[in-house]
This record gives sequence, C-alpha cells and structure tokens, in this order.
Amino acid sequence: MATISDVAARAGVSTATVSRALNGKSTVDRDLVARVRKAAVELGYQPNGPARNLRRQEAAVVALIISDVENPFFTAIARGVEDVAHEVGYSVVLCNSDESAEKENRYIDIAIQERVAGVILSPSGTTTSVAKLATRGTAYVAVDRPLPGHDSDVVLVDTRLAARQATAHLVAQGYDRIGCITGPSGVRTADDRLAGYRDALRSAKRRTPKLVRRTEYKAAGAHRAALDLLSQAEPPDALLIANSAMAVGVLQALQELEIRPGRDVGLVAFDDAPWAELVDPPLSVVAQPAYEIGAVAARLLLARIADSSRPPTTTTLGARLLERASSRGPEDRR
Amino acid sequence: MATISDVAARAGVSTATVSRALNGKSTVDRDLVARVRKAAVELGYQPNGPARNLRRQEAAVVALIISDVENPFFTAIARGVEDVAHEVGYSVVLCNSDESAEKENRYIDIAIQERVAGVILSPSGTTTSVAKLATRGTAYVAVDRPLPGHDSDVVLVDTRLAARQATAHLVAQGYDRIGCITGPSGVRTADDRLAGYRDALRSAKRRTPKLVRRTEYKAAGAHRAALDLLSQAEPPDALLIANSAMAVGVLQALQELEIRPGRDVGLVAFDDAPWAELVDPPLSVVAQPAYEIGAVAARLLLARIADSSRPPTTTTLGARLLERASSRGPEDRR
DNA sequence: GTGAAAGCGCTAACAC
DNA sequence: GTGTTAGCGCTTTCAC
Repeated sequence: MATISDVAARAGVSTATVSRALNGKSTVDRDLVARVRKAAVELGYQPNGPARNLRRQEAAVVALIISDVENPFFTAIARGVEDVAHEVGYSVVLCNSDESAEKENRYIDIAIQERVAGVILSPSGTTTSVAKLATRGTAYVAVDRPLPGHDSDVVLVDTRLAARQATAHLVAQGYDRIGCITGPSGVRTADDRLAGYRDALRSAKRRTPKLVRRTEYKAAGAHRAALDLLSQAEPPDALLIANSAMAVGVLQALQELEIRPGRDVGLVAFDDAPWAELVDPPLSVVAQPAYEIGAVAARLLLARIADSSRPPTTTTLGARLLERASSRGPEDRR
Repeated sequence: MATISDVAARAGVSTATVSRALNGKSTVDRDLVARVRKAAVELGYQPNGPARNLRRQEAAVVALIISDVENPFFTAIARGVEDVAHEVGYSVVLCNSDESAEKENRYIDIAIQERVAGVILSPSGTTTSVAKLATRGTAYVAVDRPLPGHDSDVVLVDTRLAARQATAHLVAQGYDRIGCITGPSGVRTADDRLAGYRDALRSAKRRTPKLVRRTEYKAAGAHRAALDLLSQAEPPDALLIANSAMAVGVLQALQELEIRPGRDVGLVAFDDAPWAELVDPPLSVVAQPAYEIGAVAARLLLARIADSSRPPTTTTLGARLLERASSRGPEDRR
C-alpha cells in the first residue's frame, strides 16, 4: 500500500510537503499542490490512519455507545449525532452496549484505546466506567440518562413530567385503575417515568396498589408483566408503558387475553414508533425528540472537544403527548 | 496518559516484557507477569491503539456498513455480526451509509485508512468503491445484495423465490389483481423481488399491467406509491410489499383511503417486524433470517482474514412465508 | 515555501 | 526468558 514517501518520491518533493499539501494546513506552492495531488491519485494513496492518529494523539472520530441498536429511539439519536458530526468532518462509530454494563465498559475502553476525540453514551446505569473518560480527559456527553455523581454535559428529556402528563390524561379520560409498566430499577428513565406516574396519581388522589411492574426494557418482559397484571383479581383498566418495545409486548398480551386495547384497557406508551398509528385502535404515545437529542449532544461534544474547560451543562428537552384512540376513555363512559 | 514505558519502569522490566506479558504471546515468567499486571493497573494503563495498529499493520476491528440503521432487518444483521466477532476478540463498528453511494464510499475510505481487518457491507448499488477494498487486499463480504462484477464472499437470501412464493400464495387465496411495490431499480433485492413476483404471475397466467411501482425503500415512497396504485380506475386487490418500512407507508395509505387491509386488499410484506402481528388484521410476511445472515457473514469474513486465498463463496439462505390474516383472500370469496 | 529529521507508542526480530 | 533496538507512517518543529 502506497505511503506518503511513495507520493513524495513520485511528486519529487519531501514527505513534509506532501503532508502539508494534502492537509491544507500550511501554505504550499500551487504547482506543488497539484503535483502532489496528482501523484497521490495515481498511486491510490490513502493516508494511514493509525500513523496519523498516533502522531496527532487523537482521531477525528466520535464514539456513540447506545443501549440498544434495535430501539428506534436510539437509532434516531444516532442520526442526529451523525448529521452534526459529519458536517465538521468527524466520523461516528456506533457501538451497541445492549443495556449491559460490561459491554458498555468494554466499548469505553476501546474508545480510550483508539484515542477517539469524544464519546456520546446512554449510560446503562450506576456504572462507574465513565470515570475513566473523565480521568483521561476524553470529552464525553451523556444522553437520555444522567450520570449519577458525574458533573458532565448531559442531554435529557423531561420524562417525569411527560409521564405525569400522560397519566393525568388517562385520569381525565375517566380511567380508574391505572397501571404502569416501566424499566428496571436504577435506570433513570424508568425511575422517572414511574415517579411521574405516581405524581399524577397523587395529584388526582388515587390509590393504585399493585399496579406497577418493572422489567427489562424489552417486549418479552413487558409481555410477562402485562399478563401478570391483567390476570389479577382487580386488573388495571389503563396502562402507562415506558417504551415502544414494551408496547409491543403489552399489545401481544392483550391479543392473547382477548382484551381489546383502548376499549377494555386504555393505553399510552413512550416513543412514537412508526407503527403506532397502524394498530387498532391507534396508540397514544409520548413522542420524544430523539433526533434532536442526538444533534444537541453532538454539538455539546464538539464544543467540549474544542474547550475542555467549559462548565458542564444539562439540556432538558420536552416530550409531546399524542392523544390517539387507545386512551379515549373506558367504554362504559363514552 | 501512561505508556508502556511507564509500566515497564514501574515493574522494573523492559517494554518488550510488558508487551509480552500483557498480550500473552510469548511465555513470560509468572512473577514478572504479575508484577507487570500490577503496575499496569496501578497506572491505569490503556494501550495506545493507533500505535499498536500502526505497528501491527492491522486493527482487530471489523467495519459493518449498512444501508439503513433504522431498518430492523439491518440492525438484526448487526447483532449477528457482533456476536460472532466478539467471540474471537474483534470489535465491530457500525456505519450507516443511508442508501447513499457517497456515504458508503466515504466509510469504505475510512475503513481502509483505519486499516480495519475486514468490512461487511450491504452494497448500495452498482458502486465500484468496493474495488478499493479488493485492490488493497482488505477482506470483505457483501450481505443482502451481491456486488456486480466482484467475485467476493456474499451472503444472500433467496428473495426471488420468496417473492414468487408470496405472490403464488396471494394467487392461491383468490386475489385477482395483484400489485407490487418494490425498491429502486438497480438495487438487487428490489429487482429480485419484482422478478419473483413476475415469475409467479407468469406461472399463474395472469396479466397485471400497471400494477408495479418502484420507489425508495422507505415509508414515504411506498405511501405515495400505494395512493397512486389504489386510486387508479382498476386498483389492485392485493399487494406484495418489498420491506417493512414500506409496509408502514402502505398501511397508512390504506387508512387514509379507508380501504380495509386484508379485506379489500390482500397484503404480504417482506420482513417480520415486531409489530406485524399487532396491526388489524395481522400482516402476512416473508421472514428473512437477518441475524443468521450477519452471523454467517462474520464467520466468512474471519475465515477470509485468516486465509485470503480461499475461493469466494456465495451463501444463500431461505426465507419463510408467514401466512396471517392480511392475505386470507378477498372478502367476496370467504 | 520547502526539506531534514525527530519522535508519537508499540511490537517483533534479534541477541544474549 | 528477557533486554535492546529498529521501525511502522505520519506530522511538525526547526533550519534554511
């Protein structure tokens, strides 16, 4: 594979000139630039990334570590990050931590080893592996979930408020026994959504013992949770569901139990999945600004790469409740 | 940041011994290994990736370039690739080419520059940027779509046969005017699905002029195509749809036109999305073995990295038609 | 404006 | 089994 020396030889200049001509940093004579470019093309020269990064002590790459590649919420974040990063010449590599602290830790190590310029991550939980980034001075920003005990840039959604509003909406629609299926304890978004749910019920002076289930943020867990909740002596007549994968599990459970969503049980789920309007009845959702989360996070990261001394910021974006037919009120009340 | 020399100094050995102890290549005295490990931990030593890769002339990384991060088919492939690659100590970086030949080309350049061990990609089309990989001797394998004119490892699905079977199923169910909404011309899967559709109609001696639409592999395009097809004087009474994002667009269009899926128009779509059983009526689909595609591709890539002289292979996996209510036959026939 | 040369941190001959 | 050392390909002083 052609090296910078090959190009230099072919263009009849030194390697320093080739480097300068190709990177456009220092000024180089017009003719020489042309000659170097020509030689580079002829040889099919591609700069050696590791050599460049070794020398520069940093790669123009940002790592994006997300908890679930199969969750549209996170892939939308990825697009936001990519669009902003590409504009300024950074590449984005996506890593899937799969909600596992161990994989997250592994990817953080890799990011450090590869000397990426920065890391954006949705932290799996109470892990401290992020401390390594801070220690080494690698720029990073957290999305979706804060880092407990770390004073870093973070981009969040006011998910507690959103959960509260969604639950209040269910109350206003006349549902009486409102349940909640949320993610694992310790995962901040899961805790916040539960807290918002409780806020709303408290305001409405409702008591709802035994109507909360916590499970992994996946369809299978929510499916079990829904079966469990709905086969109780006093089942819920409405459910707040903490993400769209879980909504799939709940809808499956309802199908199996022949309980009609929106008629027998009111439903509001987090995340506006593309299919939410296609189920019968259309699913009410809390739409989160995922793309924007990614875009904002990328901008913050770039700012921090440029100036590591900026004070850390917390950006909180709002979510929107989209009321559709699955939360139109219990049948006997319509 | 601590370097290998720092570790060597602290452990009272040479850098070579540190390298050997940490990589476990050559045999090193037990005590020394322990001392080196201890020193490394105490210093929080993380090897410098670029330096290592520069020296080794290759990184233990495989790049996975997929056409659409938001398509569950491709993210499932990603999981297959990751699981296999991680088992043998390779990292996977995901790159989203977004169906754009230009981005694909850009990521291929980056992969070459970073000297990754190999590349797995779903080629956007008739691009020749892959030739660079071949020229440089970087291992690569194509998934989902073959590389025209390149004799490489490739993992495909027999999508033409699957389309044929799906269409034959619609014929058997009594649909009369079967249409097809497929991807852009030149994208092999789109062409193959159309060809399979035509195979089936030919066998059944049907004529179906004007019932084919081609558009980007996205909801919006399919939405327009469906509106167009269904507002014709003689609209189709069934549709074969080439992927799940498109199915979303078609179902939206049916909703707007108040045409009942499965009753007024029979439907079969490619890709078994998690929500396919949740729409009303449940959507018949062609389930592709996405995870397995990724796993097989990763194994082929590893084999090629190990031995670049192996003859290229083509692996073709089968798809499964899942008959659900959306293709149960026209209403007047039930 | 251009070239010579040092050196980023690591691994792998090679010598002992 | 361990140390010495060359060198991977690039960028960047430092001279001129």
